[in-house]
Amino acid sequence: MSERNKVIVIGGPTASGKSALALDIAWSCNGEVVNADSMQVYKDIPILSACPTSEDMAKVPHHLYQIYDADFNGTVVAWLDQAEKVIRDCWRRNKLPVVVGGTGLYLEHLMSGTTPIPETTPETRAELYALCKKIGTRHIHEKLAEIDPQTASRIAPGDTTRVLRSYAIYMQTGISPSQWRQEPMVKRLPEAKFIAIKVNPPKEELDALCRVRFDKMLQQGALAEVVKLAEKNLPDTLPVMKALGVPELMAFLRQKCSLEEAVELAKLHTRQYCKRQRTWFINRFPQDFLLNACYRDKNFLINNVKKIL
RNA sequence: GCUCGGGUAGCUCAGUCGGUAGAGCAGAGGACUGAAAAUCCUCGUGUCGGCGGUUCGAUCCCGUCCCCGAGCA
Repeated sequence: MSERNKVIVIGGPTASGKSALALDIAWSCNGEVVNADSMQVYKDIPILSACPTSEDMAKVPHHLYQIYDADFNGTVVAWLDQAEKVIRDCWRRNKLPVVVGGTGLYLEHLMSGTTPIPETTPETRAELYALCKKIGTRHIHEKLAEIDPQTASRIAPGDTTRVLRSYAIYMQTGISPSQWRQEPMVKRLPEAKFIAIKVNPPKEELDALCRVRFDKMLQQGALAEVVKLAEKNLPDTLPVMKALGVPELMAFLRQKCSLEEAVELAKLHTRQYCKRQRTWFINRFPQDFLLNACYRDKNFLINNVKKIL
């Protein structure tokens, strides 16, 4: 425990009990919890994003929860900047950082590093988005194929997010993405020893939990959260506006559908999201420990994880 | 009871000037390098409501029956 380079990383789909596991590990191992969830970073939607309760947060220090306003456009790099600081600070104070979250991309960047590509400016992006709106993603993909056939062949022509990102890199730097990727990855914490815990419950169990979970959120005041958010009149392109349950409940507030319909849709989208996460974590997340069920009791922790800490 | 619409994939519907049919959604799996709770890819045989008739051939035309909706009584 005296080594100041360990990081526990917990990955798994929504509703799998990751947060509880993180809390229990931090509690019993002199640790602190660090959020790696792209939605729990926002202040405005603690209920809908399933942030830990204030009671849980009081038991052990929790970092990077509810740190951004709704109009902030979070990115992996913005998160990495914060995560690096928090983890180093934990080490300095001899605390074990326990990073937990459902955003696989964030965890992957933390552990494997990031290609050192300069940030694209808002101007570049705005210009590109305008062009995309005019000529369509597929035409941008064609332009990408001209300057970087290798990258273009790996990206589906309709994949707006990746096509635009790739082309923006070229617009900004004059260098193709595939050339950039030849640069070695830069790790924020090169000295870190990551211990990865994968929580992977069966699909049927998760599907049922997704339904129950959203009902609980409503009881806790999810709708009021969205009402407040609606008052801010933010563009629906912002990440918070796309959080599960926000567009659905927003549609209800705008009288586009009944509450029942909104709730059913939100539950459906949660299940679909959960499936995407499972695919990610099963296929690309490392596992020093695997829990093939929802985290419920501390035996898993005591019998496995604590032994190596 | 009469008139008019409809009955086609789990759901909503398109279509076939007659050659046994296809979209969206759902479902299943997958991808994922700075928007990731995002974005995207692959997978489609169903007595085309039942029964008859016309036809080389009917889901499509005709008859009849059943079911749903609207209107008139």
